[in-house]
Amino acid sequence: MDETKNTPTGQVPTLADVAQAAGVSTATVSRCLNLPDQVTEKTMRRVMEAVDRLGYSPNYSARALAANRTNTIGAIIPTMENAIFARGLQAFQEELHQSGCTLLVASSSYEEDLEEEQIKTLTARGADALLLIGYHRKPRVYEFLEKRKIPTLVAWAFDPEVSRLAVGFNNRAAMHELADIVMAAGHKQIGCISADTLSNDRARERALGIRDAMSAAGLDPSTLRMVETTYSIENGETAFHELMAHPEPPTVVMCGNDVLAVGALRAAAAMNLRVPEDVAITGFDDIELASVAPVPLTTVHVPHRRMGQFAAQALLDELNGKKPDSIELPTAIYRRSSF
Amino acid sequence: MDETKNTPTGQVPTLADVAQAAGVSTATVSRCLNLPDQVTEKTMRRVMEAVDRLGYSPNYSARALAANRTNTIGAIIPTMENAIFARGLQAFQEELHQSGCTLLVASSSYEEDLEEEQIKTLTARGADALLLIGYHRKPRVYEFLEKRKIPTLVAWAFDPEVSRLAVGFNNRAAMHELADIVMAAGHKQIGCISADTLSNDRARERALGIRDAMSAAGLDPSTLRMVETTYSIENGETAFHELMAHPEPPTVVMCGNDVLAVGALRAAAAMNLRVPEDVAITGFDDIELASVAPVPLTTVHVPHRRMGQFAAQALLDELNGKKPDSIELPTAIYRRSSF
DNA sequence: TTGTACGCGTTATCAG
DNA sequence: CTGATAACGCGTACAA
Repeated sequence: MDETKNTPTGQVPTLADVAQAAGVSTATVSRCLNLPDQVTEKTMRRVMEAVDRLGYSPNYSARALAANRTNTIGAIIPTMENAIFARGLQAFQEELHQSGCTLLVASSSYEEDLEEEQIKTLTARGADALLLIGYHRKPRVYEFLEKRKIPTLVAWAFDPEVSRLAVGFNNRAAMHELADIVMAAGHKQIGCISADTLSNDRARERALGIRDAMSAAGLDPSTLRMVETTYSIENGETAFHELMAHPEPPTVVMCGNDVLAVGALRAAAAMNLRVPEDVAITGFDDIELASVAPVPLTTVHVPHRRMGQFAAQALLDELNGKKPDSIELPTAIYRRSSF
Repeated sequence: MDETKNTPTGQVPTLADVAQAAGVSTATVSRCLNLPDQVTEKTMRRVMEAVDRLGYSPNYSARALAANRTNTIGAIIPTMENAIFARGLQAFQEELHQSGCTLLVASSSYEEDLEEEQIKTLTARGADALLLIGYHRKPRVYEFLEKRKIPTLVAWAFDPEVSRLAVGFNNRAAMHELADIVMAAGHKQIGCISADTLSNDRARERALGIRDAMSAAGLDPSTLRMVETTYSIENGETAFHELMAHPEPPTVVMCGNDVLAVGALRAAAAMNLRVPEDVAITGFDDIELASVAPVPLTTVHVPHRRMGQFAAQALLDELNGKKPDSIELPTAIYRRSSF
């Protein structure tokens, strides 16, 4: 007989086991764990001793059911394979962990319908709050979230016109700023390789930023030559070839993200084009790839980690009734060699 | 009065609400959702109609409590900022999603104690199974997992000597193979930049692989000059400088991963050393960085995505009582320019 | 095939 | 400060 453990079976100990072992009620044990200062120091000691001895740890499903709170926060991102999301999510998770919250992750693969499904799944799983990327989604999705009263935060984008809680940056303004510099250097034929602008509002805003700058500089924005493609180095290469096949090829190719830009870089090398002498190339995001690339990329630096941290804080505040404000994070142009 | 919805309040509808709306018992509704073929097609229709009408979705906490299964699988990785884990985890999540499982993510920051804490957290949260990276952890952790009967899988490593369920590759053998080729090219002074070998068994095995090869080639493994440092390009640079400061510097620097190797590459460039003429450099993992680097890296390719997929399958099988086998994935040497 | 009723492990209310 | 005890929403024997 093992006298050191009085859980009858080899089962996982429950609150009741601890209560019995400590000679108190389950209510008291629960209080020791959740409201430590409503309990005598003496009973606290007795209870904690029993907790340790039995190796008790609370069943979160039961707790969630009773308290109607899971201490779990969901994040739905396009894909973790994109370093910007991996990095931000890592910071997000670390921050949550400090507050005893756990992260539930789902990915949308940049597909609107899949995102909607994942939102339903994560809320059904009891996520107390949700981190979503960008603003773009069907109204019915927002309605669902509101009806369910799930605190939701939009990250990786910040639109001053929208009142929704967000922690991000102004994609349009950032790209506008970069385009200003590009045009100040005399470029007039501008090409753009972008992610899909239909369902990806960050991509859309970035492209608009270029057009804004063109207009401001007295150029016709409709002369912007755009190729849309999905996220990969190879697709960046293909798009670059397409752009340069034009009789009057662009003198600068502004890419919607660093990965596409690296593809462009590679294609340029294959075509024996010097960068930036023959054609300039710019990126966006400033992931590691940007600085390591054969021709270090001029790009827009985005503070992904801080974004993740702030997003976690905001959501946590919201859950504690603190009414957080949206946060616009600054971006910065990192001028390297590709332009 | 809203006749289309008979949930009394604006609350989230429950099984009971659906049952009432469909004029059946809660048991029947539950069956419709979980055991569809134990129910008449007619009642099924009635019930599903009510489900749709009320917008019902099950409360997973309650379900978990009652069924003692959460359909949630936990993964604890060092960090998502490391592309190898981000990629594998993405594939892992996609695979889980296909089977209706959700992913709970926690990170250990390469810290053994933090990993232990996260294991406790995720099991308390009711993870049905766990994905862990590498074999190295305290015996008490494995004991805990066994006592709790949590199916656990080790990934990113495969040791034929250990019977534990694993989906990974033989780090030691892979590095051995690369070292063989390096030495066949005549290198005798070998340097190594490695991650911490104390608590990181993948790093340890890779270093051992080099030593194995040295012994096999008649070289004294104790002449291997090792520098251990943590994961970052900057640390790779520092370590490279350290290695090359030696009076008889190595002619080849074998790095434990691509990120450190890129750091070495950068340091070499800063020292005006040509790669591979003056000093050869190798990596491990074959992340994007490896092929994009100024001097494309010779490295060991690892099928990270497939590893994630297979890991998910194995864990899912285990949960369904299918007794999966461990899987050793092949790696391949990708010979590029850095050696 | 369907319904009844109990139990899952906690939290929280209300007396004591 | 502490102890009963009723929810919480669902799964599942067992009975019909």
